[in-house]
Formats: sequence, C-alpha cells, structure tokens
Amino acid sequence: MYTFRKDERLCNKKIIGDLYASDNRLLVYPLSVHWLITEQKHPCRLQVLIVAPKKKLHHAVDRNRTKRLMRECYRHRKHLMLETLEQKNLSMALSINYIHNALPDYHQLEHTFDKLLEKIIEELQR
RNA sequence: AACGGCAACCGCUCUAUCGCUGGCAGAGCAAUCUGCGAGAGGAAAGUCCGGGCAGCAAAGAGUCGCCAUACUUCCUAACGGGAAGGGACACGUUCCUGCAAAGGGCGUGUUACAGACAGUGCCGCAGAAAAUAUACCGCUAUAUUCGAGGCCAAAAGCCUCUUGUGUAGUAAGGGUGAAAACGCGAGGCAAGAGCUCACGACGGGUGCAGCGAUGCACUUGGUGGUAAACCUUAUGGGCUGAAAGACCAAAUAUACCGACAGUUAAGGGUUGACUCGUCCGUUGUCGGGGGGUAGGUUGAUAAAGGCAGCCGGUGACGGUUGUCUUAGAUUAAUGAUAGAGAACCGUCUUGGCGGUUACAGAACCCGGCUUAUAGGUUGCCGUUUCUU
RNA sequence: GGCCCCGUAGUUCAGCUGAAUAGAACGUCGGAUUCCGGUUCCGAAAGUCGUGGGUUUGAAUCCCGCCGGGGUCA
Repeated sequence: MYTFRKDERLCNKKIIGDLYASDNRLLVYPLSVHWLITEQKHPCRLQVLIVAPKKKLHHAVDRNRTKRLMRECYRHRKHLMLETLEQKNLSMALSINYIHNALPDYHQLEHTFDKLLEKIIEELQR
C-alpha cells in the first residue's frame, strides 16, 4: 500500500513535455504541481515526477534530502488519490516541484501535502 | 596540566515501524511473493594535472606554429605530484673570529629557482643623463678677447689673476629617482676615467672534490633592471571523450558504407598551417544501412586493491610472506518517523534542563594537487605553571 | 559528465598591449532660473576595481588559488 516502485515514476519524455505544456497548475507554497489526465496505457494509474531545482538548492546533499522527504510524504498519501482515480476510471501524471530555497521540515511538508491532495481531488471530482 | 605548532587517524551509536536498489536461495507459467545478506566519502567537491580504457579512411614522416614544464639526483605506470640534496632569502643563536661594525658555523622557516655579452622592446614623474651616454652645470687644456696687477724709466714683450667666446678633453661631483653606468681605497693624469693595482660582487675558462646541482683554487672578461615583456635553450604533447565505443530488438526509405566490374582527371580528406606520402573519387549491379522515435544488454566495478609482519633504503618507495573482498544507480537507490544512548557546550546546581553533533552525496576507473570540515584520539616539538 | 565566458560608483558600461588623478551616461544631493513643479544651466558626493597571494620600483591591467554569476554540448 505504501510502496513506491519504478512503475510509479514518470520517465516518458513525451508525457513530461505535455505535462509542462498544459495549464493544469496548482500552488501550495512551497510546492508547485502540474497535473495531466493521460490515456490508460500504463499498468499504473498514477505516475509522478519529483523535482528539487538546482537554482533553488545549490548543494546536491540538500536536493537529495528534499526529494527523499517529498517522496516519503507522497508514499504515505497517494492512496487517497488512487481511490478517486479508480472511481472515475482515469489515469494521471503529476509533477511536484519544490520552489523554496531552504531545506523543508518533514511535519510542515506533511501538512502541505494534505492540503495539496485535497485540492487535486477537488479538481478530479469536476 | 594548560596553550600553540606539525604529522597520522576517526569523524556519532542502538532499537522499533514503514520504504528504495542490486546479489544469493526458495515458491510461482508469469506478474510477483518469502527468507538471508549488502548498499556514499576523506574529501565522493573543484575539474587543476597525470594515466588506464575507447574511437578516428594514415591514427604516417618532416618543417613551422601553438601549448605546457624549467636548480640537481632519485621515486613512480605516469605527472606540473612526492623524497633527499644544492643555491638564494628571512629569523634565531649559552658557538667561533673581532674593540666594534660585521663575517663564519649551527638550527628553523620560505622559495614558479634555466638564460639579460644571442637579439628586440620597455624603464611614467623627477633628473644633466634611464642605456650607442650626440655633455646642461662643473673641471682641464688651448686659441682669442675685456680689464687689473707685476717685471721695466717707457714702449714692445713676458708672467699672474680675471670677463666673455670658440675648439678639444673629461662620466670624479651635481638637491632627482625603485634603479645612475660593478663597489670601495690607492696610484696615475692637464683634469679625469678599470686607465693601472689590491680587496670584494658577478659572468666565462681550466684544475680538484661530488652521480649531479654546486663548492674550493687559479686565471680571464669588464657587467643597470625587466623573460608571471617578446624571446633563446632543453624536454614533452596527434585529436576527441563513457553523451567514447560494442551488441540485440523494434522501426523506416535513399544521406551513407562495403564488395565486384568499367572510368583515371578536376577535386576532396589526412583534426593549427605547409610539403612528401597515403586514402577517397564517377557510373552500374549486389549486399548492408542513415536521420527521427522509444528500449534493453555490455562498457561497469578484483584493482598500478586494502590490512598486518619481515627485509632493503637517509627518505619518497621497493621486495617478500600471510590475510581480506569492499556500492553499482541510470528521471538516477543508499531513506523517513519515533524512542533511547554517547560526546561536547551553556545554565542553575551537583543531575537535571536547554542546545549542538561538522564539511558534504558515487555516476567508467585509478594516482596526485587544491579547497571545505563541529568534535575527538595518538605521536613528536616548543612555551608557561605546579609537584617530586 | 565535459567545455567556455564574465565580475569596475546606486544602475549600465569604458579603461585591461602595466605608470601613480580609475572615466562617461543615467540616477542621487546642493545651488540658480520659476508664484510652485518640470525642463534647462552650474557644482558636488559616491569605488577594499569579487576575494587571497605572487611577479614588478609600481597591478583594475600580468601569473596562481578560491568565491559568485552566466552560457554551451544529447
């Protein structure tokens, strides 16, 4: 239930390009999310791209830790989105960008993720 | 014991829960599941050097250019790295010489440390002059000239001093400057000058010592600085870089490649330029296949490996014996949360409370260099204090 | 994983083949003109030349090491 495997990561360059070309953007500081409804080719309904930009976090250590924390939060909460997707029979691609220039705190990040998922599920219901 | 310096080493630990990437074993047609075990560094960083490895129609040769290095010997696979030694400079000195100034010896530290008679350039301002001394002042000789004095009774003439001018000699002196024509003393001279001589600095030659840098002695030359200015000398360098390259599967229609046959001259490539050499060329047939799209396997992890002992060496390091196996991702793993402990700091107070636990994250692999780094351990050296 | 370039007043740039006062425009400040403001004119201030060393008599300039910023290669 709380797994996070290779299948769930977004690797297709074409989909990534479409994702950033679309206008579906949500902002819950310090996170920025692009999302896109995709065709159901892939066995996994929900694919995600986790980004920590070099412009904001200059050291590789900081980028690694930020990505790990974000991944951990996502791993614990993605089932909420999956339920909605299965109800609607949809498939989705996500990119979660970190846009602050300091290291995050885990508990604050959890709180941010809760709010973020609420918003995404609202969008999906429409 | 405290503080400081240098060198070497370590650089948080444990438990629970939930996860990630490989390996081995088992189950399953398969997806996958279960179990066991592994999973960032001393700098993984900067990309400043050197190599391995790989490719390039020749990746050949020569000349020129370009780049790098620059005391000597050694170590090393190699290096622009390291070790030992030499020179220079700085500091210290319970040592030696000396009245002193100073010199020598010893110790510590620093050092991008080849060549400035192979040539060219540059040296602002100031200063006479900044490098072929085209001589401004001064000094000297000589010619001439204004004037004064002396010799003489007077004239002529001669001598001394003096004013101006011309010619010649002269770098000893001239407030400058970072630097002034090797320094300094004596001789010499009309005045002067390495013109000559002694001593000293520097360059060349010869002899001796040393593998050599170099040192010492003798002799000779006659010298501004600057080569992180051009340059000269010596040595080295083909270019590119894992996004290299090899293989497999999918996919498609005319860039290209290979073989064979015919054609033989314009031209093109050869990795900065030229020359020689060499390769290619245009048509037809056959075979393979570009670009674009999206994958997998390999390259790619046992090595110039680590640790310990012994031997050789002043040392870097080498030899030998034993032992160990130690990451391999690829939109990119090595983690998160909670609790406990350890170390250090602060505070009140004698065990609580609060805080801190650095720098930093592999991407083909090695050897160095440089830079960042809380705290701790060990060794050596120096200073101060206390005790015996 | 490689390679290249740039850091100079508050801002945008010169100066970079060494020479002592580091210059220009805009902006800022003060004064004049105006009833007031703008325009215009006059004047002034403002610089560790990114940083630490070295070469040189002398460094923004030459050499080396760091720091920061930007670009480029599938």
